[in-house]
Amino acid sequence: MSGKTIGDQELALLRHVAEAGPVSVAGVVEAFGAPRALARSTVLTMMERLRQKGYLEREPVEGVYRYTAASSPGELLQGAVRTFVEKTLAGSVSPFVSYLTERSEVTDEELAELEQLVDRLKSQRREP
Amino acid sequence: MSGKTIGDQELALLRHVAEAGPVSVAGVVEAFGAPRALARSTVLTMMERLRQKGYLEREPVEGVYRYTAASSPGELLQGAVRTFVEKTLAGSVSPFVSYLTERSEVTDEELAELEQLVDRLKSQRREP
DNA sequence: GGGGCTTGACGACAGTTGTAGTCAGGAGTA
DNA sequence: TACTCCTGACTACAACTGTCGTCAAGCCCC
Repeated sequence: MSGKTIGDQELALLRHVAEAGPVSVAGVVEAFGAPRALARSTVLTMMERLRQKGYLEREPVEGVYRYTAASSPGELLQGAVRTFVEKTLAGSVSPFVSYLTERSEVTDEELAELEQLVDRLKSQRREP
Repeated sequence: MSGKTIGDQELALLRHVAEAGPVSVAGVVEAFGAPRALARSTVLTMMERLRQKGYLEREPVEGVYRYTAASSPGELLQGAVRTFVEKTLAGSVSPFVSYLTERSEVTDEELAELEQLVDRLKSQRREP
């Protein structure tokens, strides 16, 4: 579904919409634009671009458009990670692991996830 | 040392130089540009931009410049990962873990690294 | 000495992103 | 009716990236 590239700010906005559910431009301006000191037109432009790229969908509700993300927040982030790993890290995950090793602050949840991940991978290894 | 942004292709080139050690432009054109069908001037421009951003250094050797990366390949990638995690993932590592979970192909080395990482984190937890 | 390469420096151009101003139309409201 | 406010479409512009073409200076070989 959408091979188009996406910028950082755009992704942030997209994520906001994905999490905030169906919203109007005014809502996004207030919740996303205002804290970042973005002009209304800036938000509007970004949303329009995201829509043209297929990441956002909209539907008129009582004269005003209501926007929704085409994919779920999880899919979005995972897509971003995939692109990053493939394009920037050339498919290798090691740099990421090194990063984690350096960065000593990992939340308990994250550690649990990691542990679970390792377990799963190890068992997959044994019984293919 | 260098807060300047860097593009994907630029990073790829930088990585090449970091790994290939001191090289001349001609060498980079041959080893990096040719496989990608990049014109000599393209490579030259990118290297010059990288140099201006402080990622590359050069030194004249017998009339021709010899380029070296300012940081090691490892540092480079780690920096890229850090930027990505902070800017795109807003500091959360979970999406990365989810990605790894989905992607079933992880090399033995990577799995070992991960396992080691988990062990280390867990022991850090116990004895702060 | 002239022709032919190599090397670096410049200038250029299109596409993407981030940011914003402005304008026209519809909905209210005084 | 005239004024005001909200909404959405357009246009604009500067940075940054990715790609090149071209030009001047040097070097080598015939």
